[in-house]
Amino acid sequence: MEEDNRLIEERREKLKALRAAGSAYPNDFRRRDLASQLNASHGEKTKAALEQTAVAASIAGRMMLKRPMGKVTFATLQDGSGRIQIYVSNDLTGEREHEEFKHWDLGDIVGVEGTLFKTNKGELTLQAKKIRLLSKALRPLPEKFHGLADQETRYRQRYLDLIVNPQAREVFAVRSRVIHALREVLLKESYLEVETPMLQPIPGGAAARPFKTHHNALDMDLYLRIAPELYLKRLVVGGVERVFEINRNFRNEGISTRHNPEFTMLEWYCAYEDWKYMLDMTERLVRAAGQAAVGKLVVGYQGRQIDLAKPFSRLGLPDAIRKQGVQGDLRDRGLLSKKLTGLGVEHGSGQGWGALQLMLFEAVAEKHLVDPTFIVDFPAEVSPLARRRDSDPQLTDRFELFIDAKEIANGFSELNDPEDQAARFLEQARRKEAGDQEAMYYDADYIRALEHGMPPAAGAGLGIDRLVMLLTDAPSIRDVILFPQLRPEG
RNA sequence: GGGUCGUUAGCUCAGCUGGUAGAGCAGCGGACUUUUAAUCCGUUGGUCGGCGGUUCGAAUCCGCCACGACCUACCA
Repeated sequence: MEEDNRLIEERREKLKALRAAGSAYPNDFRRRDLASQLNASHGEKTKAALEQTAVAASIAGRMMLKRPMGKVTFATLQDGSGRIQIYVSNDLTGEREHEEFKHWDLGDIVGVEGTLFKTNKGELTLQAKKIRLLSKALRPLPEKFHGLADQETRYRQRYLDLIVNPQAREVFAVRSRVIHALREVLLKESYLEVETPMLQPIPGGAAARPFKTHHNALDMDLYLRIAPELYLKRLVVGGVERVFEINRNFRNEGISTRHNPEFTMLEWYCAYEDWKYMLDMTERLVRAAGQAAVGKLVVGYQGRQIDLAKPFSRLGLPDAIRKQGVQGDLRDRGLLSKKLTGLGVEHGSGQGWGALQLMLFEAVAEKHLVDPTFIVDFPAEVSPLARRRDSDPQLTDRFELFIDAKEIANGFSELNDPEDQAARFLEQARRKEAGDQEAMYYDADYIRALEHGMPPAAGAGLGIDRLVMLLTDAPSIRDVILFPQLRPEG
C-alpha cells in the first residue's frame, strides 16, 4: 500500500479528535429526504412562500463543495439522488458547531436537519439547525471542477468515478433500465427467468476458449461457462417452453474496447417458434431497451446517428460480401481461399467453404454494417447448434444483428435432431483434435437430452454490454462495466 | 502478439533546442452574514512511473521494464 501523504495524515488527526469526542462513524442519523425530491417539490416555490411555510427537512450526503464566509458557510451535499445546498451559520447552528463544521473536509459524509429556504440567487437551500459528521473521509476527493479524468483511476477506483462524474452514474442507470426493460418484455410474454450453471464440466454453446478451474472435493476440472445455451435448451426439453437467462459469460480471450473476459448476455428460447420469430423479437427487444434507457430511438453513437426506429434491414451473408465488390461463387472454397490470402487473412486447410465465407464476411463486410442490420444465410459449418434450412441444408435458419459494426445478437431455429447434433459435435471434436482451441466439445449428456425429444424451438442471445455501449455513446466496453478487468496495479 | 501515444504534488495540468520543478484546485493560517468552481491575503506539499546509460549536469536525450489509452490482430 502507498504511504499516507500529508493530506491523509491531517485527516487522520481530525478523525482521532472525533473518536476522542465519541462521535466517529455513528449510525443513528435517519434522513427523511432526498436532494432531488426536495428540489422537485420545493424548487419552484418563491423565497417568500418558503419563509411562510418553514418546511422542515433532513438530508445526508457527501460534502462536495464548501464555501465558508466567516459567520456563515454554504456547502453542497450530494446524495444518491442529486445535490442540494446547505447553509450553516453561527446564528442557527451555533457558533461552536459552525467552527467545527468549517474543519470538516470535502468528501466527508454529513447529516443535516433544518428548514428550507431560498437564497437571494434563488437556490433552494437547507438551513441547518443540527449538523453531524456521519463518516469521515480520510482520502481527498479528485479535483472539484475537472473531476476525475484519468481513465485508469476511473476503472480501478470506480467509486471515485461515480462520486465525481455524473455521466458515469448515468451510464449505469441506463444499464439498469436496459436490463429491466428486456426482462419486462420477456416476463410479459410468459418467459420464465432461470439461472443455469456457471461452473460446467463441459463448456458449450459457443466457440470460445474457456477459463478452467478445479473443484477440490470432487477432484475434477470445471470450466466457467462460455454460454448458457445447452442448459437452457435442456430446460426446453424439460417442458419449459419459454425460458430466459440474463447472466455472465466468461471467455478466456483477448481484452479490447469491445471485449471483457466476463460479459453479460441475455439468452432466450421459445418452443414452437422459428428463427423469424426470434429475429422480430430481437428487433422489438432492442427497441424496448432503447426507449426505456434513453427515451428515444435515434441515438448518437461516436458522432454517427443510429436509427433504431425504422425496420432493421436484412441481408444475406454472401450478399453482404458481394456488396463490397467481391465477385464469383462464394461457395467455391478455392476462390474464397484466394480472396482471403489476398487480404492477408490466415486460414487452414481443414476449413470448408462455410468457414472461409464467414471469414471473408468478417474481413470485408462487417465493418460496413453501421445501421442496424440482420445478417442471414449462415453456413451450417459455422453454426453447429442451428437447424439446417429445409430448402438448402448447407445453410442454417440463423441471423446475427449488427449495429455500428458490432455483433449485438445472434439467433436461430434450434437444432433438435439428436443425430444431426451428434454428427456436428463429432465434427467439432475432430477440429478440436486438429488444434482448433475454439471448437466445441462433444456433450453426450446434451445429446441424451435431445434424444428425449426437444420441441421445435428457436433461441437467441443478445449482448447487454454492447447494447448499453450503443445507448450511452460509450467508446469502450470498460465504460459500461463497473469493474472491468485490468492488469494488477504495477 | 504488433504499432502509436502517455505516466510530473492528493486531483487537473504547464514545464521549449539538457542547467537542477511550476500553476490552479484541495490542505493549513487569516479576512469575510446569501455564496455558487465563492472571493481576497499568506503558506505547506515532489524518489518528475521504475531501473540503467549518455553528459560537468537529465523531468527533458537513449535503452530496458511496468502500467494505461488508442489502433491493429485474435475473439462467429
